[in-house]
Amino acid sequence: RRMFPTFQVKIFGMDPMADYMLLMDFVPVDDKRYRQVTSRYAFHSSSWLVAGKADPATPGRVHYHPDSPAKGAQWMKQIVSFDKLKLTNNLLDDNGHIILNSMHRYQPRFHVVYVDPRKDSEKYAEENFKTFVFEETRFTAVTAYQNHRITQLKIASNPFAKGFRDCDPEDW
Amino acid sequence: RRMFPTFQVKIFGMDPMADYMLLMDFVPVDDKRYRQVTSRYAFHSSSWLVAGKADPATPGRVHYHPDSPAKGAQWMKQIVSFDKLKLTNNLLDDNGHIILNSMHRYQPRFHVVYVDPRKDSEKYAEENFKTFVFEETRFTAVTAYQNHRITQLKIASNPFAKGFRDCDPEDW
DNA sequence: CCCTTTTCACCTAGGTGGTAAGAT
DNA sequence: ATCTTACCACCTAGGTGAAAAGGG
Repeated sequence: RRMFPTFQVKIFGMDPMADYMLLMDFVPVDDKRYRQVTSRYAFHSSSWLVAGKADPATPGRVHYHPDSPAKGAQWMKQIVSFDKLKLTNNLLDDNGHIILNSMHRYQPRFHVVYVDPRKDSEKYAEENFKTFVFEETRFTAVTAYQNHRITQLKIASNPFAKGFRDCDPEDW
Repeated sequence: RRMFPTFQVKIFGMDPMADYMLLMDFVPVDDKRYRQVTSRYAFHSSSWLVAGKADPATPGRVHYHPDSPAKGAQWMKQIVSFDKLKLTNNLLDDNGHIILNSMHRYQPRFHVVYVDPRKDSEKYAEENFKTFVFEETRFTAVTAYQNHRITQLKIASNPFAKGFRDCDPEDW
């Protein structure tokens, strides 16, 4: 399914006339698997326990922003939203979705690749990309929401979940 | 609304590595306005009468195939379908749709533009495009279908009209 | 009378969390 | 007990012709 909340960036400092590819990938934060703390009274509490060593990682896939390649001017003119990016726990996925292990922690990474027009551009591959990491975007992958406030946030903010709203999101 | 049937082309002979823009426009076939022949018994017959001189033509708009620009290899690898192209009779349209006069005859035209990488490419504009006209694609623009067989063809072949089918299109 | 516009039920296509059943 | 899967009603978004209403 789509990642929620959506990863969005505002970009500055590109060459407006040059082509760039924008992409994301996900790297494990640690080598652990997590589980929920259970309380007799709360459906799901807000804390996580380490539940052992991480499952084997899959070869990391990459998600290209579907507008890639595009000119710097195009990328900078508005916020770039990775709302088409989809996550799955299916190791055999053949839709090109990002494969993650459920109950593991991940760090999203954002990469900008300059499309070098030179014939021998492969030689300059190392200097033609830049990676950005925002630690505040770390998350635990799950198959079902473990936190009612995330569920409510999504119901309030995602138009596809309107069916579950019980008040106007403006009042929320 | 979308043009039906959709204009589709199979392309050969491009430079696989070069960029091309693909586009369509529509030119009047003649300077006439048409009307339906009415019979007491047939809802709409299959012939047209000249009903006078054409209405003033609008400045002709152009529809770029939304995948433009793309490499020759991409365009040649499968049939190119202009299924997003929309027609309107609204002279004030601001959705960029193709504006046509209803009850007038049109000739669709297909244009291939080579994206010249040279700095002074404007100088070569005349030699960098080629126009293709298929006379069998001429049609009369209408606001409502005038021919039951066209209606039935569309109901049978367009998935959005499934609600009007009364038998399996395989049996048709 | 003939054509155009508006509205509508009915589709396609696909993104939601809930829920019940399944798995470990 | 905890997590996963499959299915579902309910949405968004938008493409159909039919039919009723409108216009000259």
